[in-house]
Amino acid sequence: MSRNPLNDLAGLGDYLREQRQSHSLSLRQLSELVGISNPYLSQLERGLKRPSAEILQQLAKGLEVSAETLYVKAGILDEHPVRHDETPTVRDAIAADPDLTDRQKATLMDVYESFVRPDAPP
Amino acid sequence: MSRNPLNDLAGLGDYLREQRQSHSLSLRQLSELVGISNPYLSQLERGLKRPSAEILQQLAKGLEVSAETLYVKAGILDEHPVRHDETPTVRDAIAADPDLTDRQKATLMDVYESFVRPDAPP
DNA sequence: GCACTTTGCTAACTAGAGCAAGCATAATGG
DNA sequence: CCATTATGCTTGCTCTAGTTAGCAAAGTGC
Repeated sequence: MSRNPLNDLAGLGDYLREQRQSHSLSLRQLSELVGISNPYLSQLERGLKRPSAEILQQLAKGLEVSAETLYVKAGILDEHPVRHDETPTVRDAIAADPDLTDRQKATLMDVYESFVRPDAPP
Repeated sequence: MSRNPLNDLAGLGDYLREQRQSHSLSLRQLSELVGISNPYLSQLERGLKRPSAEILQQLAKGLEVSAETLYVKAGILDEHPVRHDETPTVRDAIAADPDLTDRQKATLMDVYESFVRPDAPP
């Protein structure tokens, strides 16, 4: 499902090892700090395994780097540093609004859709 | 962190289904759009499975929401006060939407106001 | 020399993500 | 009527993320 798993994994692994060593931590120290097993961390650093989002999050904390950095290194997030140019969509705002019931959200969304996609069925 | 996976999963699932339906997509349509199987998407929406980072990323793209939103819903990322810049209010989002005419904006805003302030005069 | 620790790594296993195939229901239309 | 299609869901399966137990090599100190 991933485009180039090996490339991304190698890049992430190298970065992880680099960061760990520059913090003067052993595999076991970091693994315990992060809450994963040391063999698994070893495998991550050598690009043999693909960490989940949770693990990446923990690693980011342990290494004091931003989670986004690791996501990019892992090839999960694209390079876009800040992405909100994507459109601060009306859809998002409606969905996120705590003052609306689900039905109201759906209704409002329908109205919006009918405006944006005039070719849609009525 | 993920002490209560079921809660988080349920929240993510509800959000996913809500978003999919407000886009008028069937399970199969979205699953194909996103590149996953439809039974799996069904299971995600019912909170039975925990999607990987890659899948979350694909879902975010398909549903046109930010990946961060899904990470938060999945309980992977914390609310992230750091770059929480601004809460995209519905009013702001409507006003900023380039696909809406001024009349449409006004109409949509009226509907929204009527929902939020039900005591307001008609 | 020998015990002890610390290093990274391998091996074997378990749990669960994600899949293909197929099912039941409701809607459309011939 | 029945045939077809689209809907969401269930059933089994494969594969891999992540584990525990243990290994060999490279320090330390007695």
